[in-house]
Amino acid sequence: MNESLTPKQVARALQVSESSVKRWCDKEIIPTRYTAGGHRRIALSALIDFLRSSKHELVRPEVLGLPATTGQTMRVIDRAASQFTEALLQGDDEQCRQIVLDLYLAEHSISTICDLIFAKAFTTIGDRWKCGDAEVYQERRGCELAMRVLHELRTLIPAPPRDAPLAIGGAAEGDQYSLATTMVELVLRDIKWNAVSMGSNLPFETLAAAIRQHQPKMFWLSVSHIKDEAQFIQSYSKLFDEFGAEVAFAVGGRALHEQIRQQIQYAAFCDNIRHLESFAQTLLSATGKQSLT
Amino acid sequence: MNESLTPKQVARALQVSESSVKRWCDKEIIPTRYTAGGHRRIALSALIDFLRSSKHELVRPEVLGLPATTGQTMRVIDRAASQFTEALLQGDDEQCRQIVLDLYLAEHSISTICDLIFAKAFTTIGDRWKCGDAEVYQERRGCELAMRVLHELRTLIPAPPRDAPLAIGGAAEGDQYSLATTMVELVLRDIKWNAVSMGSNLPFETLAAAIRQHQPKMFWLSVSHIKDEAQFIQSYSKLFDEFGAEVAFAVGGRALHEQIRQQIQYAAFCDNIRHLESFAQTLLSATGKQSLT
DNA sequence: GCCAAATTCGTTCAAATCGTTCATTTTCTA
DNA sequence: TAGAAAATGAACGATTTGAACGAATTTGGC
Repeated sequence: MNESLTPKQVARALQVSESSVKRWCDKEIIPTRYTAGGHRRIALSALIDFLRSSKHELVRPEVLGLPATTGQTMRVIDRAASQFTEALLQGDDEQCRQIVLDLYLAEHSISTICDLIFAKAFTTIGDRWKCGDAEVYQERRGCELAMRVLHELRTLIPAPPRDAPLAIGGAAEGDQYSLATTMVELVLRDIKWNAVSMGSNLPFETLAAAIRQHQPKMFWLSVSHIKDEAQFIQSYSKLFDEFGAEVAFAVGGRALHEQIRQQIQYAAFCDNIRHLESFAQTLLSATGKQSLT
Repeated sequence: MNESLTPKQVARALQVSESSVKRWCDKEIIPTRYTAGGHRRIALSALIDFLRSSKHELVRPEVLGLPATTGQTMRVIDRAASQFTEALLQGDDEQCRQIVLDLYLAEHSISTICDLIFAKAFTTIGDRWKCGDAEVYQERRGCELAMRVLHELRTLIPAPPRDAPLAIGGAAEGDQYSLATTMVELVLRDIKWNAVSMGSNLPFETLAAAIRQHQPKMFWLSVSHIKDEAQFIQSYSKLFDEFGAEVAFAVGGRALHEQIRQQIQYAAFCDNIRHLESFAQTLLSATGKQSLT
């Protein structure tokens, strides 16, 4: 429950003096709100932004309700990935939180974390399962855990601005894998889209209804599993025919292999989260320029 | 519809104390009108003006639509429930979050919130969908949203003590509904179990492996949907035969109708989260005493 | 219209924060 | 390395904040 922090709390968390925090606020290094009486209030997301762009470290994150760090910032992403995978397999949520937060504070982008930590971990776990080295419940429990960490990350990024363009999306009918679409939502919000994931197992008719009712600038579809390919192609094409002209369709997912891709249309196919981020960023710049004319 | 606001509502919207708001009204920083009895009423437009003139940002504008909820009456819960349902349908995550956190801070138990707010909301949404008054995407998006709020609640309760008894559980194969098992985990942790949900769609073989590897004191199974009843009964019975003697089996879910219940064994069947909480509490006391002997 | 419950009032008071100044430490530069 | 410049942390009285309390007012149900 730490939406806004006082300079004293921040000072304790960073182990610096209160005077310094106040000075940073006054220099506008840390975006600050004020009460009517003139007391400073610092949003947690603003503090995180500041930390990511300064040399200061969050020495005592527990003051802010954040996971305790090891102190050493995690900069080597490969080692982090394997540690994260192990933590996921063991169901060690503290460790998972810590690794991800450390990486985030070490200025790794969220999209990088999604691709090289989360996605990699689940690929590895899948491989282990094929070899009989991992149980199904470990993978499922890992999904739950990953979801929690993603949600926590979500609270650390600022809310989208009022005029942010809307993006909606999800995983289609028969696809129960909601991790991917949650990651997409997170990454898009990180680059100032007003992204809303509608979850998984979404029938195409309801996707159409959602697009019709909310008129987004962008629509994403995560496809991890397809039950009936012919059916999928037909339903998807119908959706694209109706909205593809006005809404930017971004699709991705391991089930969308080349054969299928050749039979459907889209504005962008994304192999990973970073690709999607690039596409969304481009779109953002384009519509931004457009709105200036 | 919200022409005039009470100081309490404004206080929560601005994340300051009620005292401060009252003081600002008295200092004429916020234009205020008074009822015949001398209670302050703040016009929404006056509040907006105040926010614009001062550097004070409206932290939680959505609160302005909320009823003041510090009481414990059923009335409050009912109103909160319907507001929560509406917010879920509209995908308004700030409002959902706020309603639940308010209730929690007003010392309503988490199990009550689960039953009377979350479960009720999804029942209502299901009914509306049957009448054609709600889209599937609204329900799915609501699930995502509810999950986020549950995860946030989870961060507010303390971590289980080192010596807390272990409970594991989840939703069985073919059951994709992970909200229920997440609620169970949350409530059990709230009463000091070391509860770990393994998510949904868990094959019985992997449930067996999980129990074997972790040796919990309790095991829960959430059953919202059964694909093949005969198959379910057989697999479940096998699981119970193997572990039922050492591990307390708690089962629940709308798919476990009476016919099925009569064909399976368990330590407890729970109609709702509060039942499960009672059962777990009883078990906790019993094992606590046992360990003293 | 009346009653009981819930909410708000007005007040007080301790704790926290403000802005400022100044000595000390760190960093930069010649 | 010496000295200037910048950043830090501690201290101060003045102001603001938040929590508490009994009393008064409002609210919702009958």
